[in-house]
Amino acid sequence: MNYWLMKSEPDVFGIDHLMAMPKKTEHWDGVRNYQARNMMRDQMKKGDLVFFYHSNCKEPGIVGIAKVVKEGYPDHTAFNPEAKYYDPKSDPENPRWYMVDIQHKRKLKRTITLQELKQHPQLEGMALLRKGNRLSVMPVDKNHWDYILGME
DNA sequence: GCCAACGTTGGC
DNA sequence: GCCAACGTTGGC
Repeated sequence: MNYWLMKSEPDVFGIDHLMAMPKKTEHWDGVRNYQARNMMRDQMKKGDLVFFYHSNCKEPGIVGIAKVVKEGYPDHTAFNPEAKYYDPKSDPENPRWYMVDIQHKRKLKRTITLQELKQHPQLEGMALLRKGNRLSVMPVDKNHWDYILGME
């Protein structure tokens, strides 16, 4: 069992959007970064848990927990010329981009903000806190995961 | 294969 | 809205 963190902009698709989906489940389309793709395609397993993180907003931070309910499969939005993240270099014969499905599990009692996370030496080395990190999907160490839940 | 130019992310 | 830090692109 692995642990992850996924970023999303609350104005575009926040945790409340996920909760409102049928079965509280959504496919995580639109990721166009190779590192993030590799993790979704190769490493994320059914049942893995995910911190849902709000980025690019007033109060960036972890807001909830989701779980992986479908493992990596081609991101079909890349095939659609109408779609925002259309990529002509990806086609169904040889898909370039992958996604997973995640299901809402629960909201945290409060937002654990980025600012707060930075203040805990126990979380040093966490991918999220590394300077200039722009990955939208990243692994979380189990000890970090547990520690963060202890902050709730 | 190098690297400058450009585009994007995301905190502030 | 600014800008640092990346990732990608494309000329050479």
